[in-house]
Amino acid sequence: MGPAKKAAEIAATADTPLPPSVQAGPLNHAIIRVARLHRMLAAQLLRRVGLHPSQELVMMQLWDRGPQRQTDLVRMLGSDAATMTRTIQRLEHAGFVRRHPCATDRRATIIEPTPASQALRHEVENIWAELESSVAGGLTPDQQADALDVLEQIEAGLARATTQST
Amino acid sequence: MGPAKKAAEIAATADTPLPPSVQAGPLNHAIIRVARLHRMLAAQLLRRVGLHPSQELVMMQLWDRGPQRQTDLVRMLGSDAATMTRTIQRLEHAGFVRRHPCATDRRATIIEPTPASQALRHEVENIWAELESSVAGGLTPDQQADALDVLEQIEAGLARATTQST
DNA sequence: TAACGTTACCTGTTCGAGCAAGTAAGTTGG
DNA sequence: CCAACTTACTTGCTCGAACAGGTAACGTTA
Repeated sequence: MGPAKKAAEIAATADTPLPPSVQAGPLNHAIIRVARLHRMLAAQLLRRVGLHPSQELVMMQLWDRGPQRQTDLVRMLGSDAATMTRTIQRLEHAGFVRRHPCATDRRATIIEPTPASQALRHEVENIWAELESSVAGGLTPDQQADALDVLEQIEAGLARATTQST
Repeated sequence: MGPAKKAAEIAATADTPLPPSVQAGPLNHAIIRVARLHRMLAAQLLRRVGLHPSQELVMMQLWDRGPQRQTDLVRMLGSDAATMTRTIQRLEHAGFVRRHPCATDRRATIIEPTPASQALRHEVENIWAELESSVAGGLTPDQQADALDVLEQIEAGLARATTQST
């Protein structure tokens, strides 16, 4: 009952008297707390199937789109090439993924979900659905649409800022 | 121009045809993307003052509330004791923090912001404000209030789920 | 006082994430 | 054809995050 207790504490700290810096960036803090809780819950659920957060994104990508080059995975998931290398190595070692050289481009490696990984697929989809309902659970469909809209606008603002400060 | 290019790619992938699994959890994906962009932008801004993401939270806590025991920092930031130990070690090594034993409880360590760290304070506050405006920039005050409300409801849902599955 | 459980902190280890630097294989221009 | 990019991937490093395990200092109770 480690994580559960911790989450309760996080929630509890939300209504302590707000000091200046905390008060200054309410959306920043909200984003950070949501991100942490979301990741924590995902980790908790994924551990039951032997995956670490982010590995499930790679697997879902492979299940959805089939065998791909490593670069494609990096581009689709917006992640780092170095990180992807090691994540793939671990997934390969765990038996969920297989690698073979690309025939037409000898620099590239094709990543392929193993038949064994198909057993995970439904479990991961269930976990994903459980996560989604934890997020959206207390919201009406209208509110869910609002939430998605809000998140997309925030994303757009962040993407703009990241692009500008080049 | 590494991070900037990457962010643009992430934004670009948002409107590719949606495969089943991705389509299944729209809020999950939105949260993950927002969290990543937010963290990435924070890291980018914080690097200019020599801090890593999360270290600024510790420093702000210290600036706001003054010297505290390590446990207090852990509790307030909802983080892990082990993580806090090493973060403090790095902040100490960087000269932003000082540690001395607690007089009344010899197990505890009091963490104190150094005078040198005060030079950082305004810069960190500026960074925090810049982050907040990147998040809220394109939103009207009404929309910002909506966004905060949405995030808090999502947080509540996640906290509930994390607590339940003990 | 002595035993027991709790608290505060530290260390080891495994992850993802990101930067830097390096290699090998493609591609392009002279 | 060959030199100069560019791309695909790998490795080394430093971070935060989380779990497990360990030690020393409390607190309580028998």
